[in-house]
Amino acid sequence: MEPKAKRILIADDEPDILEIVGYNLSKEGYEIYTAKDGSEAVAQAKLLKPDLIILDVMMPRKTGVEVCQLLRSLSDFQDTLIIFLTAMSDEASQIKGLETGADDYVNKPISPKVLVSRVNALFRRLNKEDGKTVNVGNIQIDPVKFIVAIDGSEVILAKKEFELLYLLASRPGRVFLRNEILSQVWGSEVIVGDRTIDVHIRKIRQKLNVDCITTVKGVGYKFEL
Amino acid sequence: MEPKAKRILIADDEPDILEIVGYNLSKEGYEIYTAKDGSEAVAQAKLLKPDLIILDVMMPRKTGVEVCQLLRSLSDFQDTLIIFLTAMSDEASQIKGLETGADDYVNKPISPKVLVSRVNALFRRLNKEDGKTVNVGNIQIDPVKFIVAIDGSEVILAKKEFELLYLLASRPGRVFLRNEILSQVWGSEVIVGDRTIDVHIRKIRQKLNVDCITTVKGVGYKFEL
DNA sequence: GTTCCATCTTAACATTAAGTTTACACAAAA
DNA sequence: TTTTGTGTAAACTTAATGTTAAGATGGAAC
Repeated sequence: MEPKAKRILIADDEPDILEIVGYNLSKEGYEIYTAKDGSEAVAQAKLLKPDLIILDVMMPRKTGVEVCQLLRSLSDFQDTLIIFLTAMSDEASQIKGLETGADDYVNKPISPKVLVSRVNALFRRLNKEDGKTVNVGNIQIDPVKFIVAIDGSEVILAKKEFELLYLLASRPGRVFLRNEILSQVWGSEVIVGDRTIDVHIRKIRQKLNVDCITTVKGVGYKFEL
Repeated sequence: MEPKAKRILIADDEPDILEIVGYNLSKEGYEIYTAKDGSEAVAQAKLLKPDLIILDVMMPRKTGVEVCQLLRSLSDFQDTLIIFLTAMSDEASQIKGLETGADDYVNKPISPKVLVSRVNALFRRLNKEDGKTVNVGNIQIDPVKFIVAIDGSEVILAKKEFELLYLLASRPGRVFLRNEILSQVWGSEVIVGDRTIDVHIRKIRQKLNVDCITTVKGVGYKFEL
């Protein structure tokens, strides 16, 4: 029934926190690993490939944010869940955390109950195969928040534009035929004219203002930085 | 993996039903207990304090309705979830069931899939009520006191308005699809018209008088300052 | 029971944004 | 040069949401 115990890596410089959080999560059946600073967290993460990483924002030798950015730039950690522990309860830092590619954040002081339920919720969401955030270079595409961010600054795309970009960006470098795009984004029954795709591509290019969609004449389009 | 396995008591006089329902729910990670008539159900309930009780309406030695009424009169069972299984699909009996204090009902013949999803939905709804105050920017939402405050000054919202706002604000930035909103706020069984959500959104915007709910056309709404 | 009141829902219509098509420009290949 | 495929702006169409007001419902006060 239990697929296999999920691995959780917890990084915090306060031993008390490691212990209490670790205890509560292992009680839930998770496999717990710990790290006491940012560098150790990165090393452990690479070694263990955990399913979820809980990062304190304020840590010696790399902050949680730095760890997160570093890991997210590696292909192995695109899908790894990341939760920030933060003492800063103000919105600015919360948003910054999530923009960095975290999946959730929990404010200190920590209630073990809250943290556990957030962790469970994240795994539940994952199982539902919710759309995953796509991270390519300095572009981040978050289907949960319906946001595209370039270097942290948001760009607002309409639904079709977003879906189209998400499709292309989900497999960078791969060329998508016009047919494929149509059936994926518009649905196989819908019939639209030839220029419709072009127009949407143009709008994305315009809004992103970054040269990331390449035309492959006679074939289709691909996402590429 | 779940906080702790939820206990479910199933009461039905048909062994087949007990078995198939029990099997499907235990597969979901619930702890299953069974009773084969009304009196046994009451006894088991008092003993086990289950989180959810599934009651067949037609049972020997106390009908499901009687069991429900009896338990609801005890302080220990105010918060226990109760689902009726009923062969009577007519509206009258359904309404009567809910008035008695049941949280949901499922018509026979039972589709295990439907039942499981109803059960999950109920627990989800319950978890939502683990009521933690949401604090975003200058807005404070307290689900226990049922109060919304902006910069300390209270705003009075009606129930649905409150639940809707609470849902959105509990995950700032995340887009909630209309479907999600419906099933979380209205419940998965209820069917309401298309404009209902909009109207409630409008009222919230009006009352809060703060631009914090963003429309994502074709997708849903999100809370954002 | 009747009245009153707030909430919730619906219906009808207005408004806006999104999506599509048109028409033509342009560029590269044949 | 002609052909083919794509880029682009603007006009147009459609779909989604906003808005208002009018029932429906149910509980509380009288």
